[in-house]
Amino acid sequence: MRVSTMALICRRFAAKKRGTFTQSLSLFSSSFHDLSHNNNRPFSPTPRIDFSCIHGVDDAVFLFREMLRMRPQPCVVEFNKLLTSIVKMKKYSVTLNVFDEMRQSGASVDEYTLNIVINCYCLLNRVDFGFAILGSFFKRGYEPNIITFNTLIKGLFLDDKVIEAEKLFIKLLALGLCEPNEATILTMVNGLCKAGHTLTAYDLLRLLEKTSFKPDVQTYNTVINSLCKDRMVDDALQLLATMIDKGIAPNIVTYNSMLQGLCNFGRWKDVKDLIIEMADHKISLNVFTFNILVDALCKDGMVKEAKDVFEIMMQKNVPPNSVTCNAMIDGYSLVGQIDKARKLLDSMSGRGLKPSIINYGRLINGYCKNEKVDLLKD
DNA sequence: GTAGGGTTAG
Repeated sequence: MRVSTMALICRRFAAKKRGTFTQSLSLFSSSFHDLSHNNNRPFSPTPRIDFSCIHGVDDAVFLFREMLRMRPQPCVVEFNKLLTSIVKMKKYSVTLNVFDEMRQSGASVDEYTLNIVINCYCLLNRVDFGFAILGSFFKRGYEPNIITFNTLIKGLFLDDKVIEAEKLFIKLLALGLCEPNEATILTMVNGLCKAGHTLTAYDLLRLLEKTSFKPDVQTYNTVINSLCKDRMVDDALQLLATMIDKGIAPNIVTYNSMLQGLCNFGRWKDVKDLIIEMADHKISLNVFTFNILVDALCKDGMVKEAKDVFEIMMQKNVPPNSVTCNAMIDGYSLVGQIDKARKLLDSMSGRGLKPSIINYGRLINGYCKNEKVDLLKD
């Protein structure tokens, strides 16, 4: 029902898209005009800030206070860079505090700043405050852009407000507030998948394929992965064929998701075919691919075959990692070859791998399963 | 490089 609403609007919107594009071009040219105008202002140097000294959040806050004291004050771009550096450290509350201080001290704020702030609220699961900031866009005479809306859509999904996210997306399309881009589509599709609405995401993707919006490889990957996780492996295979048909090249992530799905159902013939297809597309297997194979073989009790894959990894110069070792340890334990599991764990240091608590845990688990707990005393 | 999107293995 919801998707059919989207269908209607997508078609209508796709038909109008050319006009919108021209409009946005004219918007661009006006901002170029503004830029050149700014360049003609009397020369007044604003300090350039060196952000390379920031190694932690305290450095960032210290630098911020310095920036507030500077005369003339650094321009808003520098403040935005500073805020971004705090966001990158995932210190969203600190970013908001700094923003608050900026406002109180009258430092200048622009659309970029407001988008950064909305993003922080969204990441703190306070999309409601994000919408409040949207209000201050208008108050300050700024226009929210597609980044603003993408951020808010993501925020709604993070806050489990799936219906609201869909409504906002539909509003974007219907009212032509902003032209959705690939990020919008991925945000929608990813949000729907994460919320457990894989089929809605799938329908939306198939719908967008028919319009002038072109979902990218990441969007296909998200849906293929989600279909596999939801046991709809054949639909995922079909979608893989579709994307190739549409000229979107699958990448290693696409194939790894697909292989995981097939392995979960022991579809070894399909696994083999897919690996051949990967070779045809000149996509080499990476450590994820091999780990999926090793793990699946071990879980199916085919430890000998798993060990063969383990050897192939070394030949192919894709060294096994800690995850590979865990899979093998579990595999050996499953078939009662706990000594081989122990030997593998002992060999890890020689392979440049530091056995972790997880590796030991797996081995201990193996000993328990094999009722050899007394051997742990060694 | 001033702001937004993602994915795969234990």
